[in-house]
Amino acid sequence: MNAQDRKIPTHELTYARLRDMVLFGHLQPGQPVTIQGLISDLDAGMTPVREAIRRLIAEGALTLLGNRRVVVPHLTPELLDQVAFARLTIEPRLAELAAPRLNDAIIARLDGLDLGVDRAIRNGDVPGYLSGNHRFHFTLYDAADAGVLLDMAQSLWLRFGPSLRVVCARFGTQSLPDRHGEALAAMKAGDAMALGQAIRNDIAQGVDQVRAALATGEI
Amino acid sequence: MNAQDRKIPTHELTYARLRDMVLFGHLQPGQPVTIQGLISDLDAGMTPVREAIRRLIAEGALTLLGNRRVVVPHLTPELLDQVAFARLTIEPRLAELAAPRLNDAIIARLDGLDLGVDRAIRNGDVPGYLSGNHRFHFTLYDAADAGVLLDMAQSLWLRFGPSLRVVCARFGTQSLPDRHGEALAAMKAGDAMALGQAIRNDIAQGVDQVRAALATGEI
DNA sequence: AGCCTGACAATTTGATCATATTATCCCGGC
DNA sequence: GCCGGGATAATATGATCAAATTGTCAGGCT
Repeated sequence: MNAQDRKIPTHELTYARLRDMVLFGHLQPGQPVTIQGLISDLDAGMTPVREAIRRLIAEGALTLLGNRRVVVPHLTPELLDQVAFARLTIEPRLAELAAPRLNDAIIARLDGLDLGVDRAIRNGDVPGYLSGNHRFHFTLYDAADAGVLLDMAQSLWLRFGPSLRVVCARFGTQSLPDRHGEALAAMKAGDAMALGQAIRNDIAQGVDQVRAALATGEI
Repeated sequence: MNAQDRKIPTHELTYARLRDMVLFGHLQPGQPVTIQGLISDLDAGMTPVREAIRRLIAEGALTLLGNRRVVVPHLTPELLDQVAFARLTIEPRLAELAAPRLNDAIIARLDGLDLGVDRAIRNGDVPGYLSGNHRFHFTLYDAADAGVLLDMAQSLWLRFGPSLRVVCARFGTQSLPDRHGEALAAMKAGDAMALGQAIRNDIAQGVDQVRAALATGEI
């Protein structure tokens, strides 16, 4: 309650916490999000909560129903197709832009993150997998220094996250995408195109998992 | 102050007005946006204004500086490249998705909008061109019924709008993109691929205008 | 008699505002 | 050129009002 709380405003903190709740599946698709509930859960005031909700609505993480109720949206097959198309366009491009800017320190960090993801997969640690996987991708994307594309990627992950979580919870972590090995090899070789392709494969695999679950009505 | 004002909440209205101000260049890049200023300009309360600003920040239309100042962002060449890449991916796809869903009524409406755009270009009517052009594109994109991609397109236009306005104001409307004729022909022929290509050409032309202006330091 | 339907009341939740608090900026003085 | 005080604007809270959902009850139908 001193140095850091003075610098980071409450609404940023509230936003970050609520965003992570959506991203890592602490809120399930279809679940209503009430202002009053968040006020007590996150114990923040009304204004910060309202602003966090508005931001997340704008980013597609939450949906405002006609009745001014807010829910975590369900991913339909049509929406999934759109998210998949956009992710397959934006994220490989981010990886390609990042490639020439990578240095040993960043690659080492990515190596470490990948180890954590592997461990989480082996142990069936769903939250660990989700956060590790997210950090791996966005540590890479951050290096691209491409704000517009980064924002778009964040928004797409917010739409994708809750459903991926449901898939994880139902089918375990065994069959989850982990093409990070390919990606790391491409980084170390300095091969931007191969890196882009590895990311494309990783995304396609994750999308296929969710699509399969959607098709069988599991979500 | 009666039927409609009861249905549409103030913060939605405030958001819509502020968004249009950004989109159609009533606010110039670099211009600061203050809460207090908007409270008197749009004469709304504080909460609606705050929420509108947060939404637009999340959409990339406004930028929050570290000092909690809000400004309309400048478009750098790097950002323009990212916007161009994303627009050239997302919008042709929207057009292709819309193509099979178009009917005579929609095409007629687009025809009418295109006439308005042509008239605005001839008359050097910059606001008319900007709003007509926007309505032409988004009337088409709306038909795709693809919420995710539509949101992304909106966000990209918000990043692009202010700079396009500056270009218009400096170089007039004569050299502005209008490949709508091509697009309309493709619609009437039911040729989705040709429609996508027409949109791609239109976007590329607009981007080139802005890129040229940026390169000469005009913005 | 039991059950469904419709309306009404009560509670919950969202929207808006007025106000207090806090951080930032600007200007004058050292 | 640096430092402090006042003005300004943003942040955050709580109160108040409006809307919506939920639960309840009465009346009519089977």
